[in-house]
Amino acid sequence: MAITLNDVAQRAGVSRSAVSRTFTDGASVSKVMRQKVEDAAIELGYTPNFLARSLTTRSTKLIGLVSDNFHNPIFLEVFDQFTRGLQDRGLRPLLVNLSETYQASSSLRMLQQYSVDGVIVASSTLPPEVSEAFRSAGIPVVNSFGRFSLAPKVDVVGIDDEACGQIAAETLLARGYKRLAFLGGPQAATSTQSRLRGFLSELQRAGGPTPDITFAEAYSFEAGRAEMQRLLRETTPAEAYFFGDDVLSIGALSAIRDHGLRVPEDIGLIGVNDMQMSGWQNINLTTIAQPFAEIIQTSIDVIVDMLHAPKQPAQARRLPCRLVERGTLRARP
Amino acid sequence: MAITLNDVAQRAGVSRSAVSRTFTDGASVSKVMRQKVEDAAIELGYTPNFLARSLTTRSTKLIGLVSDNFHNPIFLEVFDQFTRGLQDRGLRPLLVNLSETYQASSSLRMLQQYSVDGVIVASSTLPPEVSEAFRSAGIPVVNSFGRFSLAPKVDVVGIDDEACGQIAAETLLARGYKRLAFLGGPQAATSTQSRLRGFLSELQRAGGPTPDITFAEAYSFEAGRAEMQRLLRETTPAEAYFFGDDVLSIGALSAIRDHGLRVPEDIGLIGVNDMQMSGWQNINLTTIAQPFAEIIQTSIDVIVDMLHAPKQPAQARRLPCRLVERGTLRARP
DNA sequence: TATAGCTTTGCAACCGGTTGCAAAAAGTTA
DNA sequence: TAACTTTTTGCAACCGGTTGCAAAGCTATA
Repeated sequence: MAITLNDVAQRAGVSRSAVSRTFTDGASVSKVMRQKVEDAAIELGYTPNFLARSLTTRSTKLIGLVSDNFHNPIFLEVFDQFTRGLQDRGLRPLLVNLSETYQASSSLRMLQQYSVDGVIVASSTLPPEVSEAFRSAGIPVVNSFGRFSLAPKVDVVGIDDEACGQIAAETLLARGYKRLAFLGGPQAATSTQSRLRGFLSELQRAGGPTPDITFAEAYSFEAGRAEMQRLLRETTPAEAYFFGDDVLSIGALSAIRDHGLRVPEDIGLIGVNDMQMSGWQNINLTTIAQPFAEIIQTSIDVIVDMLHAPKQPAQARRLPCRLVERGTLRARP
Repeated sequence: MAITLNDVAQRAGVSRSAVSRTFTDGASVSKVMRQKVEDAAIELGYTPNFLARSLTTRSTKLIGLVSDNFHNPIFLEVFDQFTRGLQDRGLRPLLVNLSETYQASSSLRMLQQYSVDGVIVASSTLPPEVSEAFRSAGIPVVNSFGRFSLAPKVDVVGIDDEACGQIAAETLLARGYKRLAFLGGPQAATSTQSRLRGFLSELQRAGGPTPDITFAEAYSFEAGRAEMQRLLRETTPAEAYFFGDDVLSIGALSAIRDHGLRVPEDIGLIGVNDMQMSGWQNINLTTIAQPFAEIIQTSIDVIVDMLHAPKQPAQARRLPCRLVERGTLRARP
């Protein structure tokens, strides 16, 4: 039913190779030949079949985009930028949604069956083993938003989570806050752990206070809200909170306001991410921005490089975060 | 480098066909043969190449998931459910992000080159021509969240936008509101138009007031906020507003609060969608819920049916919306 | 034991492309 | 115009699978 190379060759009265060559960059075809073939192709509405082609070229231009984070609104922006970035380079994202019912191991087999050229694991919560499995299978892989490590087994592009924690500590200390607290994401999440570590070490270095530490059940509005409600009910709240993430902050913010307290007058908040919503005027969250665009762009660059020159030693890249000052911390004294 | 069927055949000392058959459902293989092949396959770590297979079976299990809506947070939930639903049925979503730089026509060519089995166009804003182009090209297509039409050229699964407008009108009238207004999404969006039409016709039918009508520049927080700010500045606000969508409502809500007015005491709001955020306790938006899960499930069912029995006449399915009562409208008198 | 009927297997062609190689064509140079 | 290069072209094999067909193997029946 679909038009094939054979049809075009016949119509143009030339060999199959000739047709193939006119659609292959850098192949040798004369002007007249090219013209004949292109005329026939247009006439018949031919476009080459990428999958058949991939059989011999061993390149599908398919990139597995693997994530388990379909609930944090920030990831819509992430998917937006990944898909555009890949499209711009002629690559196609094959989207994989990991969950309890769809495990990483099945996704590996599946992506092998589709001969993807590479895989991007975009998640700050998946363990490094997920990415490593792809590498072991010989598939170029980059772990976006992954945790930094000095001797990584796979390429990682992410932020310096510890530095985030440091920035938060510095910022809160500079604002003169005395009683501090950390409210993290799931305790098991490596991103939360590293941010906490940086936060603690900077507080210690600067001779600051020892903060209270609690964890929400998930990186979600509800979890942030629930945990803050519990804190307001059961404890004397701290003067200022550093959150593992913006959605947590926003959930906590709503709990604080419902409780009749004012931000930043009664409680100060600082998050991490700078998702779009954080800039909405009714939220106006002071936060530490992740350089999403750069992380994504770099991840794509890394994977593209691997397609051409595979098996460089793995490297972990840390991109700098920066403070975005809005309205949920009081001014410097 | 990768293990092929040939390798397995050789290792097991059988023909290539035998190997192929053990991995093809319903093919004729004896117990001993299957055992031999499976042993060899496991030993070598063989998994069949889907793309090579697709060449003869003419089925790639690839489904193009085309959207242009990577900014409305509701679509993260939509992508989540689509990807899971497709995965559950052994189908693979090839994600396409339409934008000014990546046009629908390129996506058609691209998806043809990848021999997708079908396409889901998930968007309430794309014109029907986008979906129709796929159908003309002979690719099974379903338009999710598309506009209802009595004689559709392609299958559509969506809500009854006019009924949404009616529900909004009924609800506002039942609450005793007198001065009403509609604040829609982009004027060109068909969803906005239909919702407005239903709103107006029900108001007229019930002898209600004639509402003010304005449009935001986009379905976004900022656009909703900006338009509401303009209204508050330049006009006497209505008693209650029906919005084209929840993000608009939330943007408007923040403008209203900033302006020192209370919701629902001074102004009532009702949206459409029931995105997760609408349920957040600091927003608590009364809205008309779209049955997302059903729309997505139905869309997948429709496309799967088309894979088996193509070219049924196109059909437009309208799934019912329902009112979700929260805190942005005053109680019934 | 011969025969019929069913199941299993391998051969070879095919899916829609690419590509190394050698022959043919075109272009250069003397 | 002949001899030599360089470019263009087609042939045929190949990528990794599937499948129609006929031969081979097996079981059941007479």
